[in-house]
Amino acid sequence: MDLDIQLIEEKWKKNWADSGLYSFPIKSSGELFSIDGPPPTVSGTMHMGHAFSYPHQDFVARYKRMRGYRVLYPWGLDDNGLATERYVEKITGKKGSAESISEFNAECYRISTELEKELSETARSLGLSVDFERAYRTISREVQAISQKAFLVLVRKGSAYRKKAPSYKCPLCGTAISQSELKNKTKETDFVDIEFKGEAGSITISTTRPELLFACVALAVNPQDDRYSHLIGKKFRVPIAGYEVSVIGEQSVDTGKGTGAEMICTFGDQNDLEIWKRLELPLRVIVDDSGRMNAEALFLLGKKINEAKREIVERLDKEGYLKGSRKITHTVNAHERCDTPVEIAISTQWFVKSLELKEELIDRGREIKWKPDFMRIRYENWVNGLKWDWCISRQRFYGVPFPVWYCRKCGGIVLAEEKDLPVDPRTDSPREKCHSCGSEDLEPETDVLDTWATSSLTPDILYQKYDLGKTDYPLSCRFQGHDIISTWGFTTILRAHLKHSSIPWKEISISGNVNDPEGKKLSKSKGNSFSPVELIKKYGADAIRYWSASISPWEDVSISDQELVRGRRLAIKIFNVGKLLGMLSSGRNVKVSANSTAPYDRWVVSLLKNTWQEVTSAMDEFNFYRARLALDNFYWNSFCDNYLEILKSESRAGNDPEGKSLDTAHFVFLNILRMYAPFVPFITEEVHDILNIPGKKNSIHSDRWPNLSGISNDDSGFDTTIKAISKIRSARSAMKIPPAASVKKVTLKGDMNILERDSAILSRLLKVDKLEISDQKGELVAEIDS
RNA sequence: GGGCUCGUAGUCUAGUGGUUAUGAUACCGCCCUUACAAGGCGGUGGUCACCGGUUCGAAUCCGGUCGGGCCCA
Repeated sequence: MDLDIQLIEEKWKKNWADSGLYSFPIKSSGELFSIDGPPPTVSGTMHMGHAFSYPHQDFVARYKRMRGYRVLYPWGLDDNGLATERYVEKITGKKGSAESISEFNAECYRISTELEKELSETARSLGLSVDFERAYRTISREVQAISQKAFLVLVRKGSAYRKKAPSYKCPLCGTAISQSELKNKTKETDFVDIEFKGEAGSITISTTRPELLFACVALAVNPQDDRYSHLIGKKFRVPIAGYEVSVIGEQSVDTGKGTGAEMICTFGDQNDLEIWKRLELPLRVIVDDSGRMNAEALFLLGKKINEAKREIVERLDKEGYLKGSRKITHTVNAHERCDTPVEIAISTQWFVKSLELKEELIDRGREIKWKPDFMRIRYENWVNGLKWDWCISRQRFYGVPFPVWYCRKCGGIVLAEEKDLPVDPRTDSPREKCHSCGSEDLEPETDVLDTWATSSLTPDILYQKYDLGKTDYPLSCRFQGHDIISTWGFTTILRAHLKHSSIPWKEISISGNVNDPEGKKLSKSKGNSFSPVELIKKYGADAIRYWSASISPWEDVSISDQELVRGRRLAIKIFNVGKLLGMLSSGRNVKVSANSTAPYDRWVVSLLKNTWQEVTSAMDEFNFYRARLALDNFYWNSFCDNYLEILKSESRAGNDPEGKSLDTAHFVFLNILRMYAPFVPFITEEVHDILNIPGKKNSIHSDRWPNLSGISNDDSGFDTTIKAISKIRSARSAMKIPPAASVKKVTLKGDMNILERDSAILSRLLKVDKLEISDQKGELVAEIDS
């Protein structure tokens, strides 16, 4: 019979959906285990990162369910924010900034709804036991209300504030962004030397940002640098512009870079900003919000940054200020979503206080159990390295609006009322007048919230959606990748601290990245990306899941055929054992019982118990690979290759007249199926379904995890017999004797009591006409006379 | 430059002080044996990155070097 894995998986996928097998049992009793997993960002289809890490959560969900917990394993979709917007812009060719906001947002909603169907379908195909019935969308009115309410709480507490202050800007996306959305980018740039003249002669500085010349507010040298230290405090004229700036001494200036002198501009980079703040230098704004030069930039007016750079260098050269130029490669901060180098600029934005909370946030981090613990260090490094309060306003369109208006008369802030949430000030009128001056002339906030400002509330979303009680918070466990410790992990801890004075979850389990077979990061542009849907078709979802358990969960994994091949073979092997037991037991009444006293039965049952102990402890630690290894080892090597071979040979010889060994085989196999069920839910369900045993449940996934504490560890010394089997097989193979052929005589030297007892079993299994056994301590020896 | 992390057969991987270093995959030999050839049985293959130290004993602990990865400057 051919095994059509795809057909089997489709069947059970549909069956589970129809029966609502995994819907959260709201009303049932039992201890809650709640999972806060990542809603996929709606900006494409599922990628290998999902296919690797979602099964980890599912292993835990299924395991905990079998251990009797009420498992809250939600499904959500993160469909508001920049990622979705940019995806829509890309596929429609429309620009959010050029469209009417309501039409553009409607388009985003329509397209994300379509994408979500596919994402959820892939999740079902992967066999994720999430609760699809109560799936949440971060753009839904319900979640918007939660997000807006949480924002209002922050404002009332004074934890969120609106201020004209520097922030990072993405010139391409046209919006402010936060520190956590930056990534490094290596870039080749001209490193140019510009001469400044003044009272003390001249000084030549080096810069990668000549276009910011008219934003120069100081020159900086290292106070230890003998070439320049005497110039500290002296004034120099900015070329072309002519206004004067002073030289300051700064330890951070690298004497070996360029000429060893720098200019400080508002703002070239983070360092400029820090010096500007510390020394309270003047502010010179020359770039406007759209990334073009303003009138302060004189003849550069209206130019984009790159044009301005070219023109100013030409002009400096013409006028004799340019003293040198060379190409260098350096790192710049770029926007993670679009790879565009960011600018720092002053504008009015909403911020959430976090700098003053560093110590408290680190303490909160230490209240949470991290798996593995060293990931906590990354979190702490991030918190310690924070330089900015969290900027949460985005000058974009498709997101959760700020529930806020501003008074045109006095500048007062009018907050929406909680009962009206969600509101969209861009279309809804405020119910109230200005609290300070009573004016009705109110201006809506047109910005939307940073998408992390909503996704950092997933514990609150779940709390409300599932109507949880006081004791259910903090949640049990967060699952996420290490790449978003500084975004999702950090912001969720921050929000829980501010809103609940608590940690959001008791544990956090961190998963690794998926790399290509060469260990390189997967990316579509490199052409090394794999599609989970394609792999599911080729190998089956069980095989994908099995692959995701082929490594410690927090390690990065390389995608390779090897483990997928193995997973597929496991599914086939499980199916075939089901088939074999069906054949052996046809016409008999099977009991699931371990009462047989035959030595090989005692042996297999004792190994089952050892395996159960190992697998259970590994599952408790979320060490799926260790669990899988123990299961595979027992199932493949002991149960299939030895035990079942003996069972067949004894059973066909009529040595199991009451079927007690057959009962034992069913007992062991059923428990193996239960332990494999979290890993390979499809094939275990299929085999459980066709298994001919009394009193089974409708689904193996409704079964309880095995409890074998009452089983004896005594293996009846049969391990010695197993060694003898192995030795005789080796000897046969060395002499190239076909499996079907009998051998005349085998001499065994070893533990005589055991070997004599089991000699009939050995003879039958290995087709030995005459077995001669003698007693010998130490290593067992087998010799063949043919 | 700083932090974290990894380096084990061709490839992937287990192993945080104690026999001959785990398993998979690939490869080689034998076998279509009535569960499974998408299989079975047997086998080849590793100075555990390098150097030094601690120890009776190190893949494992410590220090350094080299090389990947991630995060942050």
